[in-house]
Amino acid sequence: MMTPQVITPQQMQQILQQQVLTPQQLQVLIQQQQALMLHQQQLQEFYKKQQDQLQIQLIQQQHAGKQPKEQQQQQQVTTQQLAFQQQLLQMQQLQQQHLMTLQRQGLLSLQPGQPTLPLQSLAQGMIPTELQQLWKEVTGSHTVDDGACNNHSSLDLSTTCVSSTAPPKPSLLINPQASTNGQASVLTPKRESMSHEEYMQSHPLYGHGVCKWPGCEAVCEDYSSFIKHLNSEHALDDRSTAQCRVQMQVVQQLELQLSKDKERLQAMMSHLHVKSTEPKASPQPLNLVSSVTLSKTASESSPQSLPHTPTTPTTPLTPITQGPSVITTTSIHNVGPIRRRYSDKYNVPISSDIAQNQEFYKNAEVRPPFTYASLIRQAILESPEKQLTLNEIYNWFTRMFAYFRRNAATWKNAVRHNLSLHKCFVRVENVKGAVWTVDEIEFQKRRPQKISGNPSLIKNIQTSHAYCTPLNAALQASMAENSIPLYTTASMGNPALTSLASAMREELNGVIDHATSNGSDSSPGRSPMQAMHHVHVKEEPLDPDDNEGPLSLVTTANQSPDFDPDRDYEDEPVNEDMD
DNA sequence: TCTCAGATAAACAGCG
DNA sequence: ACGCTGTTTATCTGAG
Repeated sequence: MMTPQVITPQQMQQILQQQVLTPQQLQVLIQQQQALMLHQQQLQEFYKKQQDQLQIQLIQQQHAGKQPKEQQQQQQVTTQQLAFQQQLLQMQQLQQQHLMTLQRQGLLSLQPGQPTLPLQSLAQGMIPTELQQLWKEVTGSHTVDDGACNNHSSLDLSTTCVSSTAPPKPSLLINPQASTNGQASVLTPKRESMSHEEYMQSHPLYGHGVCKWPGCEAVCEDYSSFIKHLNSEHALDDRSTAQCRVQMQVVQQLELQLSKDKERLQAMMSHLHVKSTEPKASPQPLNLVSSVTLSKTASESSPQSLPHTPTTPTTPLTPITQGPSVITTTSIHNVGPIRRRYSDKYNVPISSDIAQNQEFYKNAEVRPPFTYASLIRQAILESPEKQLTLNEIYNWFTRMFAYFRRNAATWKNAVRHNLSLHKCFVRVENVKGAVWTVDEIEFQKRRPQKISGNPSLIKNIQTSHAYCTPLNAALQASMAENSIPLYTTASMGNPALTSLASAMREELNGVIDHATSNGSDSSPGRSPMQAMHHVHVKEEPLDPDDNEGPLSLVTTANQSPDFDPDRDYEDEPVNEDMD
């Protein structure tokens, strides 16, 4: 089976010729990618801003009362900059109005940053003049119209947009055209016309102070500086055109993957005789359409092939990469290596990620972007008593992640391996057997090695877990604030999807006999800590300086236990492939 | 290129 | 004997 990462442009061309995507599919893909990019940038910017604010505060404190002259000079410069920026803004607005007029007249139809139409021609080897023309269109029209829908391209996708998402957040729905969808009321008109703030939020290459050009994450304080940055750093040159071409290919790969996954889903549905919910009828499973590979197709050839695209729409709401950008030229080349690892090192709080994307992970057979150790820890921390038996850990995996409902022998072995290997997992014997707990200190010890690039975050993580809690909260707040219709609304808010997923689950549950479960889950009657009478400390005991022993290891419960009371998967046999 | 961490596979032992 | 649990070793891979 051909894997996306080895697809050459020629192959892609062939595939594209064979598989004609519907406008809806295209739109879904584009939305996914855009939302993903946006969200990743939001997170990155969130981190950066926190850092910047800290640094600014520090600098201000240091310079307070020390060098008032410098401050005055700085203020002068700032004032000048503001005046200049205002001029730029005015120019920008004029340009924008002009372009809007053009678009109304039908002279401009291409979506900024989402060159859907020229995709194929590009893939088929766009000649420089074509690229230039495209580039002109892109750079020209990106000041026009944009927003969550981005559906005013030549492809009429407005229905897809409207139906596929719950009412988007204002930040994502701010263009005048979108108001025709009846969403204009969400806007808070600060100016008579579309305000600059609104407009700049809608720029596909600019989000929350960060340039979203693939591979670029330059911080632009405001929109005018972003425009300057765009014109200076991303002018029409070889590099930019190459990046544009890469972006095209990225989109195409996503399209290809989507179409294939859709085919799989169709085949699965027909195979499982699921009739009621026609997948393509549901207007949006933005997350599921692309990633619900409840079948085993993707991993048949290579079990690790699934997680190969952290930048694809299969990625749930929480971004995984913190790297250069959502989509970089390198990411293209890196797509697909087997055993791809990500996650922990990307500073994504696992609890918030899982919480945010719970339904996604439950239904989509996508490998969670966290290491086994992180997942095990999360499972244990989520438990009421911060302790789980091995079997309960297994159950948590299968309950929370569709991915772990397959290849049980593999990942269970990995779980056991991790439990034994990592000192952060402490086995505690109680009357009923052994349970596993987390040595949070040990766990945090190993993280600094993995986190690079953000000292403040490292510090956050190292200092105390409690310190992480507000960070998580702030992060989640930020995520909620900038919620994108990609996953949250499409999956969680989509009853059709939920019913589809649950229907399939029930179908599976009905078929599989619970009696074949691999163990008894005794979680309801978990024995209390007092019942423990023996603590098995691993070979390297904790340093006495590290204070508390294993029994006081887990002190934080920053996440609400989201155990499913129904415990759908608790006793569900892990449908291993080999059985 | 080297090192390290993680993933995976597998062998093995203890236990019920 | 069998399966589960837990440990350990080896190998491969990706990333820094």
